[in-house]
Amino acid sequence: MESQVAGGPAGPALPNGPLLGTNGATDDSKTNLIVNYLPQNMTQDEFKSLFGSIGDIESCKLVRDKITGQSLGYGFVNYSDPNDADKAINTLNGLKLQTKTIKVSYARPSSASIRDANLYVSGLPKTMSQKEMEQLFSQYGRIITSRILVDQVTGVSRGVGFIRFDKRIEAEEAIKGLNGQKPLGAAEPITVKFANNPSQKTGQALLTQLYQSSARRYAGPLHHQTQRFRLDNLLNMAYGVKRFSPIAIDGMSGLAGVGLSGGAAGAGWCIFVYNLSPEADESVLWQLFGPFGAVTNVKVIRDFTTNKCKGFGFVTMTNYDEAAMAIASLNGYRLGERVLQVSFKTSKQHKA
DNA sequence: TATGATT
Repeated sequence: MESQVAGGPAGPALPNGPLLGTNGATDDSKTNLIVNYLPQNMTQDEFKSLFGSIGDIESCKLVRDKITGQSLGYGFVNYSDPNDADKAINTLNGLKLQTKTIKVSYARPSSASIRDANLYVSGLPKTMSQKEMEQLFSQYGRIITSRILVDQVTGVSRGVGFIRFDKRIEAEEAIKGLNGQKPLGAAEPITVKFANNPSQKTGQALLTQLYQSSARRYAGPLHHQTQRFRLDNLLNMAYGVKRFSPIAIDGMSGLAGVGLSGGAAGAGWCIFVYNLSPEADESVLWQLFGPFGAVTNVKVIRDFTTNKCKGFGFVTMTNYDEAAMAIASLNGYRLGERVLQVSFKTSKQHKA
């Protein structure tokens, strides 16, 4: 695992000058750090206290998936004092936390030109090292990070890697120049394309992630029946197994009038979602529930004056079994720092 | 902190 910014071994002149320390760099360039390879389970609080132990922090942010709230494994720290930023790099870069070795380096200024500059490379010769891969790509620009994935058991290269360039245009040039080309002495051509970015995850990928997080939450023995139910169904969904959920039989009889909303336009099963953040919006509900089946309506309930979410919302799903699956899967699901409570909406009306 | 409807 690399422990500093990979500049690439002495390559040709870079098309773009260094970003830091020149052309009127602001103070930010000396106080703002990016932290990579954080353990997946590290929280914002833990992140803050680790870097706060070095010195006063102006701001810090553990970056999380917008939809699931899962940590993306990196974050930013902005110190008040440039000396503390320097100290953080010297003392925390390379620190081993659980299975990860964290990387602490100065953050490049945020700009559109550095976005989407990460490449996915496959078909690499299994013998090619990270350094050799960097040599191959460095002719197209400044490499920020690189990685070759290895088999977890044998440690042998999987022939797949990632290259992040400083600039998107550099990445584009590398695709043009290297995609479909055979590296010197290689038998097969390599494939070079833009890496998927985590925000455009498919429903299947989201489900897999939900399953993984559920499995982690219930790492212990599964005594409780609802837990077993939840995991079984997530497994079934993840692998596309046809199932006939027991709760779809048991559940129906006990649910007279609950959740099923009337009216031709609004027909469907109404689900109550509690513990949304004040910033929650409709898109979060669409994206959380969409993977489970047909969603016809979502609504975040907001305070009329502040326009902030009041902590709950509603989702209408067409099919009972999909709604039950969504509830079983998402109830208790951690969205960011919050644990959602999800159930069929109960009706308060119809008392007389 | 807990079941809408400012369409």
